[in-house]
Amino acid sequence: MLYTAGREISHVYFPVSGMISLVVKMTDADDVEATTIGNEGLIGISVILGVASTTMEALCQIPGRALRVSTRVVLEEMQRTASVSRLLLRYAEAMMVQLAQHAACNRTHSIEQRCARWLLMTRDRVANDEFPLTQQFLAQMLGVRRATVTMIAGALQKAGLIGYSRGRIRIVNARGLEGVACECYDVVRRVMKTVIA
Amino acid sequence: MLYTAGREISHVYFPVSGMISLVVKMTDADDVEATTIGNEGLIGISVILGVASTTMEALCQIPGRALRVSTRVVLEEMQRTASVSRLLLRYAEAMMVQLAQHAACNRTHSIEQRCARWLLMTRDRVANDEFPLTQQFLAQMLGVRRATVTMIAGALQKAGLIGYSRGRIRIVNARGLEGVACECYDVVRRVMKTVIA
DNA sequence: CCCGTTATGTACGCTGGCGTACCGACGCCG
DNA sequence: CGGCGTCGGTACGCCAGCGTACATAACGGG
Repeated sequence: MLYTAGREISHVYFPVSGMISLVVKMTDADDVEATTIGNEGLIGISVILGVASTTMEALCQIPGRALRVSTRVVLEEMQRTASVSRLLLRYAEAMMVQLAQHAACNRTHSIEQRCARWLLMTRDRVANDEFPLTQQFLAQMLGVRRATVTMIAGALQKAGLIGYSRGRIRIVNARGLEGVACECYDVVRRVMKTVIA
Repeated sequence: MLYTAGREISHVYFPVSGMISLVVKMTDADDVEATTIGNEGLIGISVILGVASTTMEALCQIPGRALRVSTRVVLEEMQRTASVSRLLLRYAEAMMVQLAQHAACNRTHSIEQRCARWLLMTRDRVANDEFPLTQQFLAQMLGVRRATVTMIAGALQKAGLIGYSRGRIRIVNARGLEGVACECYDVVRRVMKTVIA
């Protein structure tokens, strides 16, 4: 766990590999993943926007490495270099679009679609077709029952799109998986590209 | 309609009264409301973050007045006055939290909870216990069937929490409604207060 | 005052996903 | 090699909310 909800942020993290989730804590329900971040982004966007604490939790989901920069240094660098500041703010914008899309996605798309999307995004984040992931875990990320994940994963495997066994998953046919996933995958990817290109 | 998805943003709007929705356009489903904005906020946050166009639609839902400032002037003012810049960026942070909470809310809370929340938020936005709103309309905002809204509204009315007739709704017992609403109402309100206070 | 229009109420069958529970299979470690 | 913990598969009953359709009620213009 990198950030606990409500705590001060002392460092900003720039993931190099692995994947981190931003999680919204709920008191009246299970926690929900708001978005995931990989080597394309950073953890601690609040700092960039001038707020020193976070309301969300940041959890490392797939182990990896990250650059860890102190809040003070980040802010100083933003002051000093306009292009840095500009880029970080544009990333904040991309993040907002991503969150909004996620909200819409949660409202309208089936679990199968969202599951496929999650797998594709994670693949991009870790830049690898194979990564450690149990169904139990994926269920938590999607906010659904493990049993539901089992059924969907079984279907995807039967269709030859993915393979998995005992906590390791492998994307076999990414193209096919895109067909199953909702449009949100594409939308978010495109925004990321255009906004922080 | 203030903004169309993908278009350039020429002006930023600061609502004084009324309410505006940010809407995510979906090609494979109905559009979904990502959040609402009233006199506490502004439309065109992308501009503040240095991106000239928007991916979302901004729709005026409850008529009202707003201050309309050209993009150029906003950017110049941010350059000139650090405190303005600081405030606007903090508002962007609040917005992000709100969007994330909305995503989580869509995933976990019942329609009745979200409906109550929406009514309370709208009441705050328009600063009035009564406002124009048909069930058809509310259904679209929540992304559900009108029939479902009818049932819920009927229950809330029977419980003496709201009153309505032919397109006008009135919040009778806000406290009681808070009891029905999910925690997201409080969470978002508190964040708004602390972040942009 | 009547009629069309808009807003609300109600019904019926359906299904995606839930909660729970139990079982088999694999793999690691003693 | 045997036992236990982790992981995945399957079943059953349940219900919130959906799609659709039709019925009533208020309002507003001619």
